[in-house]
Amino acid sequence: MSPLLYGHHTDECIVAVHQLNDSLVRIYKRIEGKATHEDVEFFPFFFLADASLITGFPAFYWIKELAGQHDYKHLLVFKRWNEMWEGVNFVLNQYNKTRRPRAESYQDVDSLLFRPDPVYQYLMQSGKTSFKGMSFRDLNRVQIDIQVYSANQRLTDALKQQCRIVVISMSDNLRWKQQLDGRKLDEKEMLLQFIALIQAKDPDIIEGHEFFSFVLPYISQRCELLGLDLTLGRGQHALKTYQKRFYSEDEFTVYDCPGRHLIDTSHLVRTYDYSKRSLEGYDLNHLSAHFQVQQSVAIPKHRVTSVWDESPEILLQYSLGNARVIELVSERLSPSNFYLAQMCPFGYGTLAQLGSSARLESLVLREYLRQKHSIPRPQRGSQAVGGYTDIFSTGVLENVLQADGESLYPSIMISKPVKPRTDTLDVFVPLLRELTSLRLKAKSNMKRAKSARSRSHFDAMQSAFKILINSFYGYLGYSRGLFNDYQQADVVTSTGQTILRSILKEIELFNAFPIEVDTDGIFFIAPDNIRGEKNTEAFVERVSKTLPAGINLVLEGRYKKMLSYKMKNYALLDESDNLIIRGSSLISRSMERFSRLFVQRCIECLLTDDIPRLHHTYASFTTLVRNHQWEAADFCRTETVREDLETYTRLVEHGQRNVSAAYEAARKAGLYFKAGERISYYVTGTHQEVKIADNCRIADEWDSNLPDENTAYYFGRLNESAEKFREFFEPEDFKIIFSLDDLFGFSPKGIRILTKKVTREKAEGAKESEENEEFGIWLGENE
DNA sequence: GGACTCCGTATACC
DNA sequence: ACGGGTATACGGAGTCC
Repeated sequence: MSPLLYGHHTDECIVAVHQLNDSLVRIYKRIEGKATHEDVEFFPFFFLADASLITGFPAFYWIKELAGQHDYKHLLVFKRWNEMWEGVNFVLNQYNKTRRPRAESYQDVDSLLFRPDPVYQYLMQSGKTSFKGMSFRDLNRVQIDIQVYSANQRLTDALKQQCRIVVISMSDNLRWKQQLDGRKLDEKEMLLQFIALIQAKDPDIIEGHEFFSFVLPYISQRCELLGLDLTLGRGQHALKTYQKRFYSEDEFTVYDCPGRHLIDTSHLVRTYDYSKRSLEGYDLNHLSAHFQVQQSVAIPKHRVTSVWDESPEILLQYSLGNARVIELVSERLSPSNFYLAQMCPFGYGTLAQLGSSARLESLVLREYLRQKHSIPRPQRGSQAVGGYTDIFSTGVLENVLQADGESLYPSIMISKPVKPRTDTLDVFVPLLRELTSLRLKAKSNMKRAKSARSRSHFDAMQSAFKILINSFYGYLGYSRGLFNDYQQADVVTSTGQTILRSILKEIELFNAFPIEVDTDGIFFIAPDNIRGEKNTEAFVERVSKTLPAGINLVLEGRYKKMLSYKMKNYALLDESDNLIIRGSSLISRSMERFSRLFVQRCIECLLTDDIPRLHHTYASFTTLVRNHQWEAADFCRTETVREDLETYTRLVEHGQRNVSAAYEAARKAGLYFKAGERISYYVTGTHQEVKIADNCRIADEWDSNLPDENTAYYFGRLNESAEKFREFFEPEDFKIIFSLDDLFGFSPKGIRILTKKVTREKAEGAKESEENEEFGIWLGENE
């Protein structure tokens, strides 16, 4: 097991670490199902750039001069956590004696490199990590769902007397379930039993949805109101909260459950959707649909109170169903974090909330600390080059192939190689090599696996490796990365561009026809004589052979039809007739649902060459709009608000912000909102050209008996969507298809879908030879 | 006052 | 607490004639 990747200590079965006092951490292990613990000494530390800032500090500390020439060249180690804080504050004061502007907190002291997380510090210095020798199923995970009685399900109601928790549902990963019923128990008794149940089950992990933003704050505020200690931690330790202020202004509450980990599935889902983009919403009702989890009913938030009044059994059932959804969502999304926790020196719950750069950096820092080497400071600047994107043809094309440079950026970093200039100990590239080879192994184990359980085990493992592998390039250009290096990031991207251009040239040489390229891959039509699975594979392989060592081109997809619209905007019809639509101008979530559906139908017609149906689609959508044959959900827009109501109103009054429709609609409806909430609104009025911020209402206010949406405006929106298809037809044909003038009946006769070559006025000729030269030099290096 | 450009924000691709 | 650059869409403000 690689110490670089997994830490230099081989201790197994650690399920949690927590700070017991100023000098001890308690380590919990779960061996053969039983939880045990031991207490060990740990030594708080931080890095310092300027040793004079600690001169004169009265308490005991060690100072170690680190090897190398990087900025953070002193390691300060303390015996006690409180003395470390005194050290930090001493440094802050010394700093403020001479530096301007004054540093408000340690975070502003650039001479200080410090992470005030005792678990992280202990794992860093010991080389231990969580979960070694365990599998995800060895953990005991409990899920919690609460339902609260209040007028509008707001967190701010948690302190009101007339509000209360009416249901607490719990489940675990071994199908245990338990429910506390607000009809039988008062709230205090419910909370006491809840705490007792957690202590009895003794889970390693507690999971919930909107856990940090709603469930835990609500529970802890009710406990405070009722005078209860919320002792959810191991060893009867209470749940701890503290306020964290980041570089931005807003504060938020961090929860720490001693000896356990807290997982918010809404965060898992957001991270998941960040790359998949397949979710319409993040609440549990959406999740049960998306992850195909059985859920008997779906109760919207604003209905909870009335459901409890009318039929409490239904709410009880719903809440238990929620706990089950949380369990299954976590089972799907958590395992990759589990395997990351075997590598990265963070508590599992902390890790789940971190970005990929912090994860990668923790591995590097652990090794620099182990070798007692100085640490560089982030470089200021920005990247100059990105990926190469281009489009060569628009229209509907047949027999399209997609070929990608396999893990292009990581492959470039390995084979060139590319590493931060500050990586004196040469950690990055070996780490990347190791991860790549382990990922290959995990993938081949996955293919050979006999059971579904074993397959998903290896799948989660390879995806943990993939997460780290894919963060190497982004890290180079990350402004806060200690080892960032913008020049090297540019080397990766410009090399990627060169490779992509060379792929383009090669396939053209073979008489293939390129459609579009983007960053690491290409859509193209194979030459006439290359048809069928075998031949196309061989063709891609032949092109791949022309690329530098370590760079592979692989066939990613084979499609019956492709609609090429604009760069990064296209649709594909695969061999099983699945339709895939990509690009913000074709499927954006900011489009109204009817526009999205209209565009989708039109694309279907275009890909199946069904012009009569295309015309019919336009006509029938026109009828829907004209006759109000729809629901608010079909034509409203949903936006995420960035500020709460007060902040918005203040900024607008001071002219620091423009008015915006979503805010105005909510304000007029008397609806309070917080930053980050999503608001759905629609456009009112009678003219197409209305100022939207003055003519909008909240979607919930729409009444099908008195429809007041702006028909002219929405008809205009339909026509705007139709405009996207103008370039696929001759002007007169477009006019016939997208109109209602059917006096003589609609006839598709003579109408043809146009395919156009995209012409650009770029003058690229001069650059070409230069790039080839660079390419040649690199080839030379590899031989 | 209408047509135009510019710019910030939102969303998406890789 | 936070990988990145490239691309399209859109509303609002400012600018020009």
